[in-house]
Amino acid sequence: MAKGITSRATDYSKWYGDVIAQAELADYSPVKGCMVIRPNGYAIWEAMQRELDARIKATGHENAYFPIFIPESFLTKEKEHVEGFAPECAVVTHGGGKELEEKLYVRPTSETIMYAMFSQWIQSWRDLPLLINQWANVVRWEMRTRLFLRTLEFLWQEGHTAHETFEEAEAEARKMLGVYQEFAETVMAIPVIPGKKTDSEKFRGALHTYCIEAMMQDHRALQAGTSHHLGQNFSKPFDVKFQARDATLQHVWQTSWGVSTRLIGAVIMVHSDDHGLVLPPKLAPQQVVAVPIWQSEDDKAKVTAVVKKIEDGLAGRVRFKADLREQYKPGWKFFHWEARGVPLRLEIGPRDVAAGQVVMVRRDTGQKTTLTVESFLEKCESLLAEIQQGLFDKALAFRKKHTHVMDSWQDFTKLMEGEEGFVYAGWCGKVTCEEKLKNETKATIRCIPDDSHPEPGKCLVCNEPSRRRVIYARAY
RNA sequence: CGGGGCGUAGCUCAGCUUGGUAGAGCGCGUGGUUUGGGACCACGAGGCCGCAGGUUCGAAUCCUGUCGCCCCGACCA
Repeated sequence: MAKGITSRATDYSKWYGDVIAQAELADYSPVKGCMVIRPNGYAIWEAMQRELDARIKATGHENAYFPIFIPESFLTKEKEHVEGFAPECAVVTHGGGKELEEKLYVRPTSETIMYAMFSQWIQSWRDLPLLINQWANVVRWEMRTRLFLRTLEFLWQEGHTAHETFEEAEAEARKMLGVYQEFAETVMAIPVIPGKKTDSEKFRGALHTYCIEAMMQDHRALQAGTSHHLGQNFSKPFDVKFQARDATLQHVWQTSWGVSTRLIGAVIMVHSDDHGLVLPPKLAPQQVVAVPIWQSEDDKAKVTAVVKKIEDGLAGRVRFKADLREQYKPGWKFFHWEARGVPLRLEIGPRDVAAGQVVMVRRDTGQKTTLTVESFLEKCESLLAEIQQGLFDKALAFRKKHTHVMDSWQDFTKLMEGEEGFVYAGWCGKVTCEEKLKNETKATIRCIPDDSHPEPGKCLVCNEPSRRRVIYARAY
């Protein structure tokens, strides 16, 4: 068994930390609550950025960069927003050895500083829509942190747009949620449920919030992305106005949306196993690793020649690495690359060279296949695609298996005290029911799912009439 | 901020009860033999025992304080 990795069944939380440590994705930092993203982890983030950035640009958005410091007066302009964020902000009081006249908040998100600029940039309806995205770090002073899932500082992408009408902003918020869903499912191989947050779970300052929710292997929910329709809640205090087609002066309708390095945590918790990290090929820094095996110098020359041939054959198509280090034995390398989640491993020894073959091992299934070098070179990309799809299918089947349709409070509490899972059940719409639910079961309404057809029933908590089922679960 | 645990070599930990000046395994360096699922031998480097006081002839060990970290809860992407 894998050294240094606690099994999921023994201690899920310890397993999560062990996988990160063994794969060298991140380290705890000297600063409490912060993390260091190591090269292996950062390479995953870069792959995500590459894929998502292309999608953001393809939908007409442009990248820009705004300051990390926000004047205190900006943050306090939107009442609900400041109530939501002020308690968890880091504040700079001194600079250049002097106390500042106005405190500077380290951005917890950039709505305020961006919209102060938007108000200067927008004059006419011809300036709309304004479609901006930024890749940045943000800081939120969380009480309890976990690597990738919740740290004081994290990396993310935040899109901010301004539109002429409610309908346009609504369409934008919806569109970007769709982009997130497609990204999560095709790149990260994580099936997600798109839906809408209840008022108590929405972003402070938004009209309403859309989200995608994913199920982890401990059956808990993780919010994988959010998209907010901000209405005119920010354009009014920040005076973001434009002269409309009918010559009247109006406030813009806005959206904001983001995903963060938290998604790396999701990838780990959805796909990995007791041997360590399992990465979807599209995110893997190395998609194929070759481990050569030899005894004699003569073997060594022949084996390395085949490795070179494969390297050349894959160049420009597949991210390939040959592990030619001589201080480690093949067995050690097998475990090493397994813990790092490399999708495909090739074992190439004298026997294989003689037969013109390689031994190929899939990280996701452990399946070993012997095939000719030519055939491997030909099939490599389709195999990676197959693994990508296989991971998604597996995660989807897992989610379905642990998703239940329920009507009884007793059944629900029993499930939450045991194996947990996603539950489709009715909700009357009252906040008091959400609070009672949270206090008694630690579960929350994750979202009002898009796929939930109106279905008259009764509220899981109070038994009063409900018009549709929502998703209940415990969440990260 | 509550509850629980832990700070001794890069990592995992032993030593502490009953004070006598620091150990193991892994890892690391050098040389050699090895190489199809975590190789072996030899030699070697590496620690003011989290920090600060106190008790004592003498403290990793006893006492007081303090700081930090991890896990579980309340808040959150």
